[in-house]
Amino acid sequence: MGIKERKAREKEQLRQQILSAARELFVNEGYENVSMRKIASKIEYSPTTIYLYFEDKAELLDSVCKETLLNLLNTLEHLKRDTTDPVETLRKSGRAYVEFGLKYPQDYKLTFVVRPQFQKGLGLGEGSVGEKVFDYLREMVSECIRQRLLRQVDVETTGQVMWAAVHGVTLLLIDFPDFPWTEKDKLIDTVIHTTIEGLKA
Amino acid sequence: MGIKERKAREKEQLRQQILSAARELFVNEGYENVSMRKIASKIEYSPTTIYLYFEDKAELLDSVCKETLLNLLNTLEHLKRDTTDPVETLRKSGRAYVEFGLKYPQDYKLTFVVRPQFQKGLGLGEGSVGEKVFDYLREMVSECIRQRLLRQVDVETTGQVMWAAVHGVTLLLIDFPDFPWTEKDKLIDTVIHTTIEGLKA
DNA sequence: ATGTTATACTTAACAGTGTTAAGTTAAATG
DNA sequence: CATTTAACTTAACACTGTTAAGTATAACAT
Repeated sequence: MGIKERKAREKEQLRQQILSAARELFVNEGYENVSMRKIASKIEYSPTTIYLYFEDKAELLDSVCKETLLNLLNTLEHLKRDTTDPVETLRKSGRAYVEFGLKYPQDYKLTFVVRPQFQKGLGLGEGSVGEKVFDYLREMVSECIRQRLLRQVDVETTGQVMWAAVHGVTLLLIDFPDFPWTEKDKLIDTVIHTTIEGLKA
Repeated sequence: MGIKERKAREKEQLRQQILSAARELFVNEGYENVSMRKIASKIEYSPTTIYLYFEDKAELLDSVCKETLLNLLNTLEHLKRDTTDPVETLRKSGRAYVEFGLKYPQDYKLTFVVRPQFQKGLGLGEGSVGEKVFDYLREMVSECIRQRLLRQVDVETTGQVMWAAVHGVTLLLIDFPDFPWTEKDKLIDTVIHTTIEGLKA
């Protein structure tokens, strides 16, 4: 039954081709400026072929974002954890999160801003990759609280506060590049430092 | 010379009509789902008439956002300031900022998320209303630092940290309504409280 | 080897988009 | 009363996402 497998492999290959063409275009030209025809022509297929692999443009966006979240999760999980100081690990994670957002600003916006706009639905639903990212954050925070290095507030709230801080600074830096920000690294560090100090107090 | 004035008044009236029709549609159906034809039909003019009043769809969005920023600024400036405790005033301002965002979530997103996407340009440029909002924040922060109620970090950075926090929590709550957030008011208060405590430490 | 079926893809079309150029109508001006 | 000017509309262009119908080729059963 090698033929069916080859066919499946070829299908998957084209799916990936579509996906990476879409990502490249979305990132470089913005989701709304990319047409199905543009994606199609990039991979040298007819526009309707895409619909054999993806329900519609929104699902295409969805798949691109899922990849981005996987990348983010992967980045975070490969951080060298400071086993003796979970607060330091938390700090590093926050830093890595923001850096990820700034390294791929368009992907970040696509995932955390554009997608919710078009996919009224979840994106962070149960079992989703998005949820796993927050699971990671929860773990970091949890360890800090367990070791009594942070205020004894519930883990959920603490994690959410942390997330709000990094998400906020990331988006501000991406969306208003012309604003007279404090030197970028200093701002990021101060945001994270301030939040962690606040969570200790 | 009453005729010219009447004409000018009428023109301004139609401009406002277009603007409020656009706002209503943008807010209810999302910027990208609103066509010039839809706006036009709502005010019972031909689509091209809009172009006599606004350069293009983006400028229409721009004008809507400017109004939103004016509303936000107005809300903030009408807060009763606690003259004896500037930190309390800062806290209240943060709270009011988030509440504004959640009261008009679509307007907030339009202004702070959608607009930067379509108007690559500034939006927070010199003399803009957006800048005035940050000026307000700077003032609040400045007074706290002056009275040595916050850490002696430079005013700019401190303000930006505060902004990142409120912006972050506002957007998260708007964009991921299905996420199992901590009770909303508690989360908002904790974000603001944490940030301010962190800025003291 | 031949006829049939399923797969993968394309063509053509629909109803809609933002925007522009040209045309119309009515009011203000000389 | 003629002419200019302002406000608005009609018609069109080149595009959009998406669907229905059609085609060609590869896989399968006989």
